[in-house]
Amino acid sequence: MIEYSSQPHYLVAVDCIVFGFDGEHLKILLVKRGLEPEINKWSLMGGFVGAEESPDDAANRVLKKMTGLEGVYLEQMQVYGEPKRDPIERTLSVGYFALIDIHKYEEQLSDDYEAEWFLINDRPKLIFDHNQMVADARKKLRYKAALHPILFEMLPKKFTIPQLHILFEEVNDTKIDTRNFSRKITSTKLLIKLDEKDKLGSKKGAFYYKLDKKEYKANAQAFLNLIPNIKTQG
Amino acid sequence: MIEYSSQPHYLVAVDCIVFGFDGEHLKILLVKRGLEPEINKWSLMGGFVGAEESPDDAANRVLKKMTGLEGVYLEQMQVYGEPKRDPIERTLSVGYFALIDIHKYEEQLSDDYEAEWFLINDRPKLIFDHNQMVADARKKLRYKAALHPILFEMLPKKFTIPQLHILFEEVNDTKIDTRNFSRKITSTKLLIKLDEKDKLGSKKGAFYYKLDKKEYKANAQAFLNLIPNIKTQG
DNA sequence: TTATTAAATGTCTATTTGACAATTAATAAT
DNA sequence: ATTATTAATTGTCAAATAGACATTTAATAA
Repeated sequence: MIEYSSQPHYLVAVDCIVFGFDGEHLKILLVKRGLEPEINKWSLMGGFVGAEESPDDAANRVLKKMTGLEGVYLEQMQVYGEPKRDPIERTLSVGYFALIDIHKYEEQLSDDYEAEWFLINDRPKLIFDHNQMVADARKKLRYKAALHPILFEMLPKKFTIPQLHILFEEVNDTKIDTRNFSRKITSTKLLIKLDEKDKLGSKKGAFYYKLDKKEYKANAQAFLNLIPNIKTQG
Repeated sequence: MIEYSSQPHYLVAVDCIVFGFDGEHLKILLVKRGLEPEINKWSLMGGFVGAEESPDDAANRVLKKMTGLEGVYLEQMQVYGEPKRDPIERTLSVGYFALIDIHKYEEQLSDDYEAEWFLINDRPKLIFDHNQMVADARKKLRYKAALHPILFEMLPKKFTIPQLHILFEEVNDTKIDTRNFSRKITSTKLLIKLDEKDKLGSKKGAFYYKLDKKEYKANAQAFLNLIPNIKTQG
C-alpha cells in the first residue's frame, strides 16, 4: 500500500457568506456559533467537510441544514488557510458566497440555529477571520454582479425594475440613474414583462418582470468588455 | 484543552498552473511527478501544504523550488476536493495559476525537476484531475485578462505592441484587429513608449514599451462595464 | 376635480466600438 | 542609388453605447 508518508493532515471546513435583500438593504445571515471556542459568538454558517463529501457538497449541506433551502446560488470564493486562523487546531476553510431570496428563507425558517439577518453595514464583529471573509465576499459579489446577471437570485421570481434598481445600488454602494439603468437592464433581453403590477410600493404600481430563463442561461457569462466578441465566449 | 472531537483530517496540497508565452504561443510548465502513484507521469507542479505555511506560502515555495523564480504573479483559483480525486488518500488541492516570463525561467532553469514547457493546445494527458485544472485555469486566465492588465506578467520588462497583440490573441483564441487593439491598449495609459526598438521581428522594428507601474497599480482593478463609474472603484 | 406620488419613458451629446486601408520606417535586393 | 519587401504604425467613418438630464403617465388620496 502506497502512502504519502508523514505529511500533516488538517481539518477542512466551509463557511458561507449568505447574502439577502429585504427590498431596501443588503443583508447577511449570521448564526450563533454552537461549539467552543467562541461559543455563542456571531459567525458565518459553516461546518466541517465530511469524509464522503466535497467542499461544494458540504456547503450545500450546511446551507440546507441552517436555512432549510436547497438549490440556492452558491459559489466558491477562496480558501482561508493561515496556520493560526483557528486557535484550537489547524483548520482550512473554503469560503462560499450564497445569494438567496430572503423571503423564501423566512418561510422555511429552521430556527434551531439562531440565525439572524444583519445589515451588511451594521453587523456584529465575527469570530476568527470571518470579518475578512465578509469583506472579500462583498467585493467579489460586486465584481461579479457588474458582469453577470446574478443579483436576480436575491429577488423573488416576480420582481419590479425599481426593486432591481435599489438592489444594484445597494450592492455597488452608489447611485445609479433610473433612466439609464432601466435602459441597460432591459437591453439585456433577460427580462420578461408581466401584466401584473406590484401595488405595494406606490399608487401607480410597478410592473412585475420575470427572468427569461432561456436567455439567462445562454447569457450567464455575458457583459464583458476588452476583447471583441468575448460576449459570446465562455 | 478544547478539541474538534473526531472530525476527519485530510491532506492539503497546492497545484500550480504555470503559464508562459514564447512570443508565439501560450504554454504551460509541467513536471514529471516524483512520487507514487503515477510516478514519472506528467503533472502540474505541486506539493503538500506544510504545517507552518499557508496555501499561498506553499504555492510560492513550490514555484520557487521548481523554477527558481520568486515574486511571480500567483493567484488562487479554486479548491479541488472530490473525495476520490486522489486514489491513495483523501487530498484537497488548492489550484493556483501563475504567470511568468518564460525567458526569466530559462535563465534560472533549476532543472532538477524535469520541468518542460508545452504548448497549451498540445500537452500530454495529466494525472488525476489536473486536466480539469488546466481547463479551468485557462478559462479564468481569459476571463481575468479581459478585465485586468495581467498579461504583462508574461512578457519581459520591455515589450512591443505586436508581442502584446499576439499574446492577447493566444489567450483569447481569437483574432483581434491590430488597429483597434492598438487604440484600446494605448488608451489605458498603462504603457510608456521607449526610444528603443526591437529589431528582431522585422526590418522596421517595433518600439519597446514598458508598464507605467504607478498607473498599473492604480488601475489593476480597472476595465469594468455595467455599473457607471465602477472603473474607479475597487 | 385636483393633488400627490412614484413609475415609465424620451432626447441629446459625447464617447466608444468595430470594420476597414493607407502610410511609414527600416532592411534587402537590384 | 533606387526599388522592392516586410511588418509597424497610424487614420477614418458609421453605428452603438454611455451618461447627463426632465417630462409624462398611471394610479390613489384629498
